[in-house]
Amino acid sequence: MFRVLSVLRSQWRCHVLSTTQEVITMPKNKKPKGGRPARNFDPSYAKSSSKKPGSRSAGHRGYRPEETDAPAKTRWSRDERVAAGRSPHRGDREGRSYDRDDRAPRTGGERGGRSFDRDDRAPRTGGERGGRSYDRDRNERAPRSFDRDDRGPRREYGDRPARPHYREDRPARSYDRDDRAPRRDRDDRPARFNDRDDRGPRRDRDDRAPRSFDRSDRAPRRDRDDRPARSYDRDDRAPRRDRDDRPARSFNRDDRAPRRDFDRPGFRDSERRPSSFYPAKSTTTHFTPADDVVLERLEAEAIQADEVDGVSFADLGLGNNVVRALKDLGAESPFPIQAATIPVVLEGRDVLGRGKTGSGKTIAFGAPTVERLMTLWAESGKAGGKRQMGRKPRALILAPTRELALQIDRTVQPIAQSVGLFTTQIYGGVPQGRQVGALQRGVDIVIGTPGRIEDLIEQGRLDLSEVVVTVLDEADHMCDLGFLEPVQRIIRRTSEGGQKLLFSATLDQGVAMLVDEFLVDPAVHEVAGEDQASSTIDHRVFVIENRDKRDIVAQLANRDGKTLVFSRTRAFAEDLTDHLEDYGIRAVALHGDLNQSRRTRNLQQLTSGRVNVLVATDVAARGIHVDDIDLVIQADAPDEYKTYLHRSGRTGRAGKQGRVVTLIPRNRQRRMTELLDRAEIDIDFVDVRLGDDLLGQLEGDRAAAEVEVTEVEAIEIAEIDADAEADEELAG
DNA sequence: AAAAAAT
Repeated sequence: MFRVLSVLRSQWRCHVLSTTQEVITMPKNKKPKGGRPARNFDPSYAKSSSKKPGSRSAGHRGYRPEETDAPAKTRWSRDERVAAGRSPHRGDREGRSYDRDDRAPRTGGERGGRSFDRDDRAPRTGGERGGRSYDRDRNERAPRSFDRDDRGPRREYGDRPARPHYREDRPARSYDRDDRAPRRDRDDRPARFNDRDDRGPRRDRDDRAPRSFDRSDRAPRRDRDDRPARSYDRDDRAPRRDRDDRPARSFNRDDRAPRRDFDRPGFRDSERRPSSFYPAKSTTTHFTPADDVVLERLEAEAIQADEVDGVSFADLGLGNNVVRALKDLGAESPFPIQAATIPVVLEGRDVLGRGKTGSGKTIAFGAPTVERLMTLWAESGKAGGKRQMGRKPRALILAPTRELALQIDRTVQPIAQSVGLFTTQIYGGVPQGRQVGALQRGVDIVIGTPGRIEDLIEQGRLDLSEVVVTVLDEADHMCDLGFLEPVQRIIRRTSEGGQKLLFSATLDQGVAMLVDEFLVDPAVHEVAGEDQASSTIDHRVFVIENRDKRDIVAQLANRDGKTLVFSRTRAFAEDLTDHLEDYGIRAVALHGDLNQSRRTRNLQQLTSGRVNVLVATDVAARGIHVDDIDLVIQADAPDEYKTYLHRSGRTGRAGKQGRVVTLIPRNRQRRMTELLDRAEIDIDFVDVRLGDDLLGQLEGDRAAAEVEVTEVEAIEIAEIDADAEADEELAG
């Protein structure tokens, strides 16, 4: 191959140096390889220690006697499973019974603290909800629904019942310490009885008169009517006791009494006395803009785009079946990143791959993974062919979001199928039954998100011990806080020495933790010359008044062509969606507060073109591919340059044109400049007011119009363009 | 702040 070794001085610009063996230089993790993982992070510890919850010593608060007659674990019937798994919406499940007699009998009679033992629980009865007790709060609350058709009519403010005046019948509270009744001595009190058996029998609930919600039905309130009407006249009030004794408050800063320590010049935080009253301040690192530095570049072997001219997938070492499957997927010949990584993966080496958004990374790891499994199979002498019950997965692909996992499966599944391998998706938010069923039937490639995968591992339903190829898509993101540890735990469950592939458009030293623990002499590959100058994306930044934001988004999104709007929070995504709908713009939302079916459906509505606008949180920032998104609006600017690149990368995919508009308030200009610097995007900001001709600001609207035009229209457009060009020449 | 688990 004609690869040129280069050191990346920048993410996108490659400086060609020499042709020595590539090296990866990363800080060495002190932890010895294969060493026992930290106790807190290893779920196996929890299992291995005490199996039974609760204390074994009688008299202890959590005492729980050994239960020999615990009922056998009852599996949910199919209907129950469906009812529970369909969605968190209450409407979907059977009504909860509040009838106490309806409940399953308690085992053992004595309560001994909550049981976490799965086999220990009472069987579920008809109408009862089977959730764990700590689900209470969540489930008793009316489920939050973002289903737009689902919502009740908006209540007008005037409709609200008046707020009761709670405080009125109480005597004024005194804060005077001497005023209080003397404290009864603790020893005067009879000992408190916590023994449940000692109590009188509980009155049966049914003895009680049914609760009435009829307001006229209620016993009269005691002292309401005795009270004089409340006066809101300020002069009318009794004088406040000690307020007036105080000297008037001064807001003059120099007037203040000196604060004890804190005002002293040179006072340092470390001098503060430790207080046991307040819980310790969280020591977890919070994100600050200063953290968003461009991490040290990974040295990488860069493939030149023109090197792949005339190279076919077969040339790279893929078998006929796989090549045919790729062709069916529309991949006729390899993209540069594919040409770079496929042969190396087939060699069995660990690989770090960086290819810009929309450059075909899924096939870059998916196709060789499938081929590699077949090779290893052949080498081990085990024939493939028939699906064997309980065949353990040999490849694992991890993604940060469910939608991305689904999307990867849509690409990898047909490739796998072409050689008789099976894939399955393992992700949360959906009933696990089908996923478990697939695993039981035998699966070769597992594609999913960390949470459910770990869950199934702990349940003993997923065994990764034979996984010899592990892929991390969006690998740098998988190393972010909150993702890294589950990911590490999962990889530790895979076969030791298995091949590891890490891919991302923004692959940087952030993956050092994983590389250090799991990868051996990885090959690092990227595509040369993938800088923003060569990009097909046009970037704009509009400086706006924050209060105009929603209207400006609406104005921008009010067009033909698919638009993806990013919001920082789920709530604002909903808010924006509402606002767009008010404008008559069909829009749907995508964020983590929606149930999975809604998420899938809403994304599908954009893909199919049923709606033109999707308002999403960063759940849609990475990896999601929707054809022909030609405008990305960042209603909230991102904090990280990598987020900027990934969000932008939802448009301008596979060589198509795209545009990104970022809205920022005036006071964010400096931060935005720094962010764009790191992303190596060089653009000027435009001041924009509501009502301006925004689309006029977006010159070059033609790219958007080229989607789905008939031949006749295309000719017309070409003529118009020719005219415009002629005009320009005349003008210039 | 968001994402990722709740049979």
